[in-house]
Amino acid sequence: MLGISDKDQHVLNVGELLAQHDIAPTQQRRQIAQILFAQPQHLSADQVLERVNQNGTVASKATVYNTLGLFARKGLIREVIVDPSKVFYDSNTSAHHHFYNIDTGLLQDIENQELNLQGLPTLPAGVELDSIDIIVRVRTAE
Amino acid sequence: MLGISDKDQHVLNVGELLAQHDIAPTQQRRQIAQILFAQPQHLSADQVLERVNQNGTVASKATVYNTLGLFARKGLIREVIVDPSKVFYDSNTSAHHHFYNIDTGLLQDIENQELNLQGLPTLPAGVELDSIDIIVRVRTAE
DNA sequence: CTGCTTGCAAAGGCTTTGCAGAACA
DNA sequence: TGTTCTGCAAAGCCTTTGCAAGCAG
Repeated sequence: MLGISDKDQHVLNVGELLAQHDIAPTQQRRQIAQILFAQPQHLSADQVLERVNQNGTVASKATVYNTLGLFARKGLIREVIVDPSKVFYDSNTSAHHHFYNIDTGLLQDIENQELNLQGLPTLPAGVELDSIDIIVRVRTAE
Repeated sequence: MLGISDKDQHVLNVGELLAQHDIAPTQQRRQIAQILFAQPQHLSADQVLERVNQNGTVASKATVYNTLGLFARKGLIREVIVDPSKVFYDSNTSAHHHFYNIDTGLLQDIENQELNLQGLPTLPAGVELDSIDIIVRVRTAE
């Protein structure tokens, strides 16, 4: 396997991705998607804002927030809520769960085969399933 | 089993509970504990504030926040984070998980026997387990 | 006395909103 | 030309903090 640099991975077809999800492909949305999908990762809104404007101003704070919310609603990315003061956006939407280090704030994927639920619980009446989040909170060992 | 009313349940020995957890039993803390442990429930800081001052002022906002944080650190109650803009405090600290209705904001317990994890995932190096939260998000059926 | 607790009000951090200008079809 | 999108700044919401006064032992 020859090395594929981060830079090369950036050259993915983001326009098609947006089109598939019924999202008008504006400059800002393309750039934000570029960042999110360069690799599977967990970024906060602030981190996205920072990265998208790293080389010149591309999008404002409002646009980043709006875009992330839009992407999440359309199913391109997943919101991960582990800390009341910050939402992470996960560009990996396949079934998997998370480790959250409460000391460092680091969020990591748990390989799905490592963690299996024994059957779905019976849902309360009148509701339907949206999603299941499993957060394994860890702290740095003394 | 003769009925025990909610009111009777309020007459629990909160002083002892605080002492067991190394918490100085002030008026405010006793009142807040009284509310939390009247029954297993999920309350936000704001709801606690409201209830504690229902019949005359007992505690300020700052004290309620400080006290809930203290109780959580000391293990009397558990923080449940399901919504980035609000933390719930759960007076049931036994192993169990939650349904969260994203439309109504209602948080409900899942009986533990209904949901079992198949083995712990291998923890990343250098960390130790803190807790595991499972949130089953549901929405009101159409 | 001495240290812990309380409470007010102000500050703080993250996110949303209103609205005018810009972009695109 | 009309609709959608962007962005600034202001507002909003929940939570934390600074600091003086209060309370307990």
